[in-house]
Amino acid sequence: MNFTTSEENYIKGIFHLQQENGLVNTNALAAEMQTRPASVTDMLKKLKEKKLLQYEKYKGFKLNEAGKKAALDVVRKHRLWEFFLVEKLKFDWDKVHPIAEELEHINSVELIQRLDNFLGNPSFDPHGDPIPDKNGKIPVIKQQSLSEIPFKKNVTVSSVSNQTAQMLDMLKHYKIAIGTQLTVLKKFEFDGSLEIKVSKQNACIISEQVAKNVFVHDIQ
Amino acid sequence: MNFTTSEENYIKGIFHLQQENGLVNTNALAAEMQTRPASVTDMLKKLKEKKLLQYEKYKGFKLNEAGKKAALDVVRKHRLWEFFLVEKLKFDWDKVHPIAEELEHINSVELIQRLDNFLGNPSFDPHGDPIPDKNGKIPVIKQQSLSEIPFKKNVTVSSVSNQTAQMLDMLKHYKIAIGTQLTVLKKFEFDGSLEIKVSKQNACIISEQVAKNVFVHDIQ
DNA sequence: AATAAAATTTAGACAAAACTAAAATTAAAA
DNA sequence: TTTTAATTTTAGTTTTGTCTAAATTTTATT
Repeated sequence: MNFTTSEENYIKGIFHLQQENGLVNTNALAAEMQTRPASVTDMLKKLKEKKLLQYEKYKGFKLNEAGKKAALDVVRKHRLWEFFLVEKLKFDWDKVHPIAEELEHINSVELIQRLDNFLGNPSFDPHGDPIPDKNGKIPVIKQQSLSEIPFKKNVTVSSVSNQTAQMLDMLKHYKIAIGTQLTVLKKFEFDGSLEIKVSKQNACIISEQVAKNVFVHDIQ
Repeated sequence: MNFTTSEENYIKGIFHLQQENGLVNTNALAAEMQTRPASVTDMLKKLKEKKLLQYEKYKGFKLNEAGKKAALDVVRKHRLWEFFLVEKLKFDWDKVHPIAEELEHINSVELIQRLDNFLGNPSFDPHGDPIPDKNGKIPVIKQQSLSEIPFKKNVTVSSVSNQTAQMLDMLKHYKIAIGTQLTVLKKFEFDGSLEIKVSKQNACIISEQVAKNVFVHDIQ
């Protein structure tokens, strides 16, 4: 199955949001895509038509298996190109996103297979994100609870073991999500709470109980 | 100035035709672009609007200086990507055109500059066609048909004027490609066929018709 | 020179992907 | 439980690039 550039971008956007929240809603996707809710609704109809989406009017939506595979294909292309731009063309890693955003829409299975081999079949892109293989399998990484991380080490949030609404609400308040970069600054021995820096910006204090449920991996 | 994919394709099409005939006409461009004359007229208006074209209704048209520069930019991107696909990703040289056709529309000056450096600033693509530099300057090279080369002189294949599948199949069989080194050993007066040495290895005999279509230059 | 043929352009329509404004539905507050 | 607010969808429009069919202009032929 082949998709238009716009379809691929929406698929990627939905995939991104549903990884954090499960069900996705129209306004959130409109914000993610920097477009209007009405445009999102238009595209949702097309994606449902192509059987990539679980979607009922007014109810929220998410990608089905075919949709997820399509998303992983785009993610794979994006991350391989980012790797190429940084490792081969010597771009700074924070400059490559917009160019990879264009390259990812070139559809040639052979091109991507050969690029993958040329790059040495990398497992992670320059941002530390895993590169799915051609079957959509994502390499697993060594992850540790935030409560076990040494001070000053930069890590990335990879998952949250307690996904209750209460926990997600709390993390939302701290502006912590999958992919957020954290650094542990200090541990308060009184109650085991941690002072952490979020996204290289604001520092805050989280309880030991929260820290135990947040899993992170090396930033590489 | 930035152009849409469709505009770039038309610019390239006009450039190609005007190199052979000077003035271009609507039907010829429609055939070149595999589209309808009415669509060509629509695009001509846009390109004239953008001041890339000398065009008067019913009179024929051609690119002005700005248009030629735009065309050379696209040609440069196309040929650099073809070089990349063959030299780095090890594609067969007769398979890369459709992929380069997509890559050429990614517009990032820095990307192309870095790609050029990464590839070692090549002057000719894998088909032997010259790669314009970033100012649109095309490297010139004295080339002669293989049928005019004196005996025992070492030469390098620089281009093939007949690029049909049949010709490429034949050259593949003889192991002749762009960059291959050849020496003419003997001419058979009976039918004009030539005995040549390929890559300082095997000798073989090619017909006069093949020899006339293979262009070579001095071995630098 | 008049007419037929070919080439070219215009007029109007369509599909994709976006938008605005208004209507419909769901969720929250009084 | 109404009423209000927020969210989502529909209806209708716009832009880009394409198309068909008809009209116009140029070229070729009697």
